[in-house]
Formats: sequence, structure tokens, C-alpha cells
Amino acid sequence: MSAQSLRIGDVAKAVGTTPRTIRYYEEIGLLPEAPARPSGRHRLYTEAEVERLRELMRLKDLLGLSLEELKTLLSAEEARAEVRAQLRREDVAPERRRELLEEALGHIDRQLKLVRKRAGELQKLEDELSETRKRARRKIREIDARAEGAFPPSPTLEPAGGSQS
Amino acid sequence: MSAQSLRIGDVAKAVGTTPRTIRYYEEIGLLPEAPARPSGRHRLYTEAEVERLRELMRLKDLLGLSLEELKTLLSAEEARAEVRAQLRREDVAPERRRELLEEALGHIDRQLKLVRKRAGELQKLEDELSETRKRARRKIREIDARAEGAFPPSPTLEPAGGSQS
DNA sequence: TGTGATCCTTACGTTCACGTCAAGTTTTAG
DNA sequence: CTAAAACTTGACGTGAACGTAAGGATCACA
Repeated sequence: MSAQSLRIGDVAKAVGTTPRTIRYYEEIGLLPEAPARPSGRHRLYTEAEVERLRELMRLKDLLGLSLEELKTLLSAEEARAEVRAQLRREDVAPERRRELLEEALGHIDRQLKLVRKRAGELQKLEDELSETRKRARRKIREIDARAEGAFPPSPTLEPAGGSQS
Repeated sequence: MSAQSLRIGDVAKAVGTTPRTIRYYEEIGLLPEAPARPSGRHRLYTEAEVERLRELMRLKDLLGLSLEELKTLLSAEEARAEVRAQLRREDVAPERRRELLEEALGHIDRQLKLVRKRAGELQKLEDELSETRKRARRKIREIDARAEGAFPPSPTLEPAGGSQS
């Protein structure tokens, strides 16, 4: 019972969104509705659910997925949650444990594939930009060289390879 | 005069979008309206403009920018186009050339910064997923080991590090 | 036991990024 | 020269992802 019973406002603040958004995600089936909540009562969340929501929004943002795509990608992930729950119990037959783990592995692999594809595309973009940058810098140096001190080389802009704050 | 006079439909097909989208981008000022087009006449594009549009959509997609953000990011880039045009002419004073190049460098750096930030976030996500994956695989192996041939180890799913088609 | 803060549901409103339709014009192919 | 294909502007429509407001219930705390 580390951090039980967070309310929707707390959760929203924690992940940087609004209660409305969280309700909406529940509404479209992206988040599970806590099953034991008599309509009208407040929603209560655990820290684990906050984590899940964070992860979800991260995937959405970084992979540029629509909520529908996200739902598809994670529909399996519900199972993963159940997997984790079952795995925490010790009384599961190792055969079954193995099955669950393999399934989880499948889901992770699906996500990894998407992430790597994106990362690759971004890498390519970065390479091309770097290349363009190099060419620009080379041309500047050429001009400076040709102008042999006619005007001061005015200390070049800070290189782009600097610290990424 | 390599590939002059592409029509909006050709351009759309070339970059994988629709004429409407291109007109819309022009409408909101993301694409420049060809200045010498008497209203009513067909829009004509060059291969360079196709390239620019491709790049634009790529940035939008990979960086997850809104069209408004994209516009801000590229507002400067219009200048870059002019830079390239001017640089193609030889009769520009080297002093001016230098200025233009430095400006271009600034724009490139701004984009690079964004790209690198994103790439970093994606990298982190990938690392975490890989780590989770490792843990899952380790657990599976543990089970298999403990079960000393009770049931066949059923050849594990293909590793995620495979070819990225 | 109140009471202010937060939450509930319902429902309509909004913004972005286009889609779609209409009526007319321009280009291109024959 | 003509017909079909593609384009033009203008305007309204649409789906996704929420925002916002109303009227009322619930919760944490004194």
C-alpha cells in the first residue's frame, strides 16, 4: 500500500495532462475502467496506473500514433498487465508462466520494431542535416580563406554538437 | 529545365498526399504561393518544390509538429531558399555570401537540435524496451533450465534485433 | 455535520487538418 | 477545334482529440 488512491486530478498533474483527457481515454477504451466503481463515485488510481498512462502518452507522442492505433498496439498489453499480476503470484505453473512471458515478449518486440523504425528514420534525417551543415561550414571556410584577412572571421556560431539541455 | 511544370496532382502523387493538402498548406502560408499566377490559372511546381514539400512533411511527421509550429520553424527557411538561389548566382559579394551561409547554418542548427532531442528520447525508449525484453528472456530461460527437459524448449521467438525491412 | 474542493455525468463547443461537393475554367490529348 | 481530364475558388462537412459549462454528488477535513 505504498501510494494508493490517487484521484484523477493528481494523476493528471502527475503525467502532465487533464482529467478530461484521462476520462476520454477511458471512454474510448484506451484505459480500463476500474470495474468496481459504482457510477457516480470518484475514480481512484494506483501508482502503477500512472506509470502506464505515462508510457502510453510517450508512445503516442514519440511514435506519432493515433489513439486508435495506440489502442491496437496496446490491446495486447492489457494481457501484459495481467501477466505481471499473475507473475507476482508464485503459485502459477511454470508451464503457464512460460506462456505468459513469451506473450509479453511478443508485445515488447512489436513495440521495439516500431521504435527502431522511427529511430532509423530520425537517424537518417539527422545524418542528412549534419551533412548539409558540413557543406555550409565548408563553404564559409572557403570564403574566409579566399578573403585572407580582408575582414575578421567573426567567431562562428556555436557548433550544433553542443550539450542537449 | 530538367523537370519543369509539374501540376498539383503530380506533386501530390509524388509526395503521397492530395491536392487539397497542398492548397491548404499554401493557404496557411506554409508553402509560398507562386507569385506570378493570375488567379484562376493552374499552379505549377518545380522538382525543387517537390523536394521542399517532402522535407516539410518529413519534419512534421518525425518531429510531431503542428503545421503552425512547422511554419515557425521554417519561416526562416524561406530565407534559405533565397539563399540557395542567390548562391547559385556567382555575382554575389563574398561578404554577402558569408552572411547568407551563416544564416542558413543557424536554421540547420535549430532543426538539428530538435531532431537530436527527439532521437535521444526515442533512444531512451528503445533502451528501456530492450532492457525489459532482456529481463523477460532471462526469466524464460530460467524456467526452461529449472524444467530440465520436462517439456521441449520450443524454439523461442525470433530475436527483435533482426532485419528492419 | 457542515463545507469547500474535487469529482461525477451529460452534452454541446472547438481546433486542427484536411475531405468533399459545386460550378465554372484551364489544359491536354486526339 | 473539341471533348475529357485536371484544375480553379468557395464553401460547407468531418473525424480526432479533447475543452468547457451545467447541475449535482462525493470526498477530506475541521
